[in-house]
Amino acid sequence: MKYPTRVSDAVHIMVFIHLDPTQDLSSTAIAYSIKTNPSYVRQLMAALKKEGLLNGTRGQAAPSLARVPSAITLLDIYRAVEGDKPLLHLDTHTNPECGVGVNIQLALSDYYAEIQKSAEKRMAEITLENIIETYHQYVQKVTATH
Amino acid sequence: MKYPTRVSDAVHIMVFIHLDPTQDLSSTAIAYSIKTNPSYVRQLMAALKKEGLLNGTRGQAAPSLARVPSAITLLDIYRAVEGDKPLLHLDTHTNPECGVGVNIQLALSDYYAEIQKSAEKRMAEITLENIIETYHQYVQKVTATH
DNA sequence: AACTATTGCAATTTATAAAAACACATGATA
DNA sequence: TATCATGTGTTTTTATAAATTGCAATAGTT
Repeated sequence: MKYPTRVSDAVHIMVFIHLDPTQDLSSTAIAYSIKTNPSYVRQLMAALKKEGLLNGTRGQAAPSLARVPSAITLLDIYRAVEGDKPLLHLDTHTNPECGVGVNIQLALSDYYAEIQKSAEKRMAEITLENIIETYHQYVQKVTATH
Repeated sequence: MKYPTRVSDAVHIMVFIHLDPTQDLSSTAIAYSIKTNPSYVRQLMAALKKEGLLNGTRGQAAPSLARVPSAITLLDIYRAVEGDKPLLHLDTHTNPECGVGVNIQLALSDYYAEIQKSAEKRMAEITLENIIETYHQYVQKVTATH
């Protein structure tokens, strides 16, 4: 399995759209920036639209954020593109004849849920605005050295 | 299933070894409980030994925890088998010609680091002892209904 | 010493989820 | 009408994890 980068790519899309609404915002143009294909971009955008994070209409390349960046968290985006897929995975294929194994995984699930909650709590505190701010800082750093 | 389950399986191994040191603790026996193969079990055990979490000698099937369960955290095990692999992955394949994309991922990395830290902090609070306790609770629940 | 069972590694193969690629009906715009 | 875009499937490719195989090295046993 490849490492999943949907959240990263979804953030990429959101920031890209917000940065300069005057430029070409077609899925093809966005795909060029991510270096992926337009279809994948549209799939992610569809997920973001479904969760009410993004606006867009068929036929015209003019997507826009459905809320201000300060009202969109990383958790919103995570949920939109990953659903309830967890960060850590239980081994659900242990030997059912071995009750020991089943109960170990059952016990583990309690703790994985806590870790997930901890990560999601932090995600909920990070907004698109924060990321855009940090983005601008990095851009400045680069231009400063030129 | 091809989601990574190394952490889950490593915990499984550690708990299994601790539960009953008198039983057969060969990699084959442990593999049977996880329903996997002995080689995979030995690979995980090698990682755990390398990090000083597990004892064992070549030739004899008698592994043992290197520390008491209360002194082994989920983070220790995560580090042993996953190294510094993060829970969330940046898209490192964005178009380098598009400075926008590079900087977005750079900005994101700061926040991913925070999320990782938050998750790891929680992992560091969970010990093998906790998991074993919870395991026993689940075992009791099952036997109570019989 | 010979035999058996096991670990420790390395190499290879297989399975599977993610991303890439493709196809096309539908809607917008000029 | 012609062109370009989206929305939404489906199919194909690719990357990683796990499974499998093989065997030298080590320990215990007879």
